[in-house]
Amino acid sequence: MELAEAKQKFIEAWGKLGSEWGINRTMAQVHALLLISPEALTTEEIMEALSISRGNANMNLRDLIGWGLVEKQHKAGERKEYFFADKDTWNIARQVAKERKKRELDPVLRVLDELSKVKGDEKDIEYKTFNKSVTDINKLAKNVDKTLETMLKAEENWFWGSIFKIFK
Amino acid sequence: MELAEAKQKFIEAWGKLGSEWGINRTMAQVHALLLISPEALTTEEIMEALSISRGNANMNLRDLIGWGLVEKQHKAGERKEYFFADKDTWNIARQVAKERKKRELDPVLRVLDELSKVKGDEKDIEYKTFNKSVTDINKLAKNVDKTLETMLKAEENWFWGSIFKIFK
DNA sequence: TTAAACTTTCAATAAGTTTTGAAAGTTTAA
DNA sequence: TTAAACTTTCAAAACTTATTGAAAGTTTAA
Repeated sequence: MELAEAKQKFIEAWGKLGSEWGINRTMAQVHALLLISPEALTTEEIMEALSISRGNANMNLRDLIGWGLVEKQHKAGERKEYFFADKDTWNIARQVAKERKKRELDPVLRVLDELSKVKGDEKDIEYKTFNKSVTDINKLAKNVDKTLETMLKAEENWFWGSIFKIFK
Repeated sequence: MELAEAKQKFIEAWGKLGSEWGINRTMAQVHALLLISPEALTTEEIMEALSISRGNANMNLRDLIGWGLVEKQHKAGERKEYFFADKDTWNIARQVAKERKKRELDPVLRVLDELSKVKGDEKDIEYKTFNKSVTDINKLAKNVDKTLETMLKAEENWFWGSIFKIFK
């Protein structure tokens, strides 16, 4: 396979995976493009490479910066802004985990805690079923939360090393 | 808070979380409704509880069965079909992990394996950057894959027990 | 200042996804 | 058989999300 074709496939695969996980396809594609690009790119170059409009490119770059996955760079003597992606896979994974935890898991944990506290008649099967499901899910969500917390603090080697020690 | 209100909140929160993670909001809501329902429900009752059409209810129930999260039940002497959700949180988590692995991770792993094999000039910085990003991501994805495999086989207590032994 | 170079915004539009509901299909019991 | 009870399908409509591109905003250098 040609390098050019391979790059295209990578960008497509990353975009598809993103959209399956609730991340804007174009944002994932811009990220993919920057991941395989040795140099920082301009908005112009990104528009060209992905055939997208200026507004779209700008908005998704902003979002990627918001996710902590991409940084602006300035080159001496140049007006243009350049964009560069952190290429460290472990940093990327942690950054994504951190943002999604903050945006999605934390709010849901707050609701589950609140719902766990709802009191009712222990004889009422409707109440009992509700309460059991909610508290069970709350426990699982808290476990996930703790694991993510640990992951956010961890060094890559330590983290996977520990996981694999368990898993033989 | 009233039980009725709490149920409503749970259904909404579950639906919102689902849609943020690329799962049809209504499907997640139907699942939530069944999770807190002590008895199996008919299509009719689900339509009523969530104010959705017959077609929509039917389609999402089909999908939930496809995800292995819901089962059809037949009651003696009744024509109607009843639907019932597995309430075991660990089973739910494993089932979702299993399906998403199959539908999303496995295909992406195949692409990454293929792209990892692309040969090129080691002096070409374009090639080197592409290759490093792809092989790094491939390694991470394989770690995730192995961890999921283990999780799919594991007993709940064993799994979380082991995880927390590490994470103190 | 000014104006060129560049970035951001946002209303309009396009694209994608979900939902509806009526028609077609299936099953059951008499 | 038949017809009532129920389930499934699917084209059209509604809704949601993403994209465009031109106008407005900002920065820089002369």
